[in-house]
Amino acid sequence: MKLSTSFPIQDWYSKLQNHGYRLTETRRAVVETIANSDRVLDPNQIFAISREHCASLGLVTVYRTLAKLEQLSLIQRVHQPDGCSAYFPVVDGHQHMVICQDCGRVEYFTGDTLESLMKRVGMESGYQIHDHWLQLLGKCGFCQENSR
Amino acid sequence: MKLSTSFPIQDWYSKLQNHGYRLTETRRAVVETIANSDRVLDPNQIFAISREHCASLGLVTVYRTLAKLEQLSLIQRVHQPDGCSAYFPVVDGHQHMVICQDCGRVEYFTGDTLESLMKRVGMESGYQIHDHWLQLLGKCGFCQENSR
DNA sequence: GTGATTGCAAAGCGTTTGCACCGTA
DNA sequence: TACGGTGCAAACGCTTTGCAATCAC
Repeated sequence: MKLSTSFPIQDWYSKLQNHGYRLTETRRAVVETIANSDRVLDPNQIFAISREHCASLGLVTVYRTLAKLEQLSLIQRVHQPDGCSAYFPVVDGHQHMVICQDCGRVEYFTGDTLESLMKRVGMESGYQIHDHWLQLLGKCGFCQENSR
Repeated sequence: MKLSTSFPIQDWYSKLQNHGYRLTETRRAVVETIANSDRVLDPNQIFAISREHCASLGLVTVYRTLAKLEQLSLIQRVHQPDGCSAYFPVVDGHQHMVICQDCGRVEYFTGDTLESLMKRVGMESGYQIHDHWLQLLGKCGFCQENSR
């Protein structure tokens, strides 16, 4: 399984510019923080990390940048038992996630078997299925090691 | 597929009493509202509906009752794209949900194929999988009909 | 230069807490 | 009677908005 590491930041910048958004120092700091993270981050964490590279950054800018990135489908909100304000980059092909509940690390996996299941449920329930979420919660290898 | 309708309220009352909680008029109103609903409801909706049967009810009591019911695993928080503050009764056997994004109606289905998938992902990623969420989002038969 | 972007302060919103009174068991 | 439950008002934390100054293009 491929480790989720960094995403091509240049693509993020291009997409932002193609939509009329400007590349400022503060925005770069926020984008880099998220794109380079291998774990889910909430606004405050993003703020704290980004601020190390751009001292003048305000929390408000983090929120505004998150809104733009989400709108461009570069990031997605991640739902967890203790809240749903964390974010993580979107990968192509709409794969599914395993999230470490200790450190927030994320891995992706494919769920080929889901297609038939969704079709079956749609038939039996009479619902038109628009979207689906499959998410596994657990403890990653590093955190298993650390808690010994 | 079985339509999710009402849940045996007496069981809810028993469980509350067995845990040292008292049955007041306000609490009954809140419990009945949730147990009799076939769709997800947020605190304000629960408040509005329950208040019809108990005019003195305050929103604070709704929150406090929700906390107790969730702690007793009688209800669960439901996560949706536009927020995660809605609740729905828990059914035995940890089945999965299809939620109508128009009206909030819920149907349950079983996901037998998931066991092997989770085992596979656990092996390949090195994660200890503790929990999983599978949730389908769509439009129920009633809402399809109404939007014609 | 134009218009997007910024930080600050303030407003907004959903949720929780402190408290004195009330009601169940 | 004892103690859990209640509503109200206030506090709280997270998120959004108004505004004048700033900066990318």
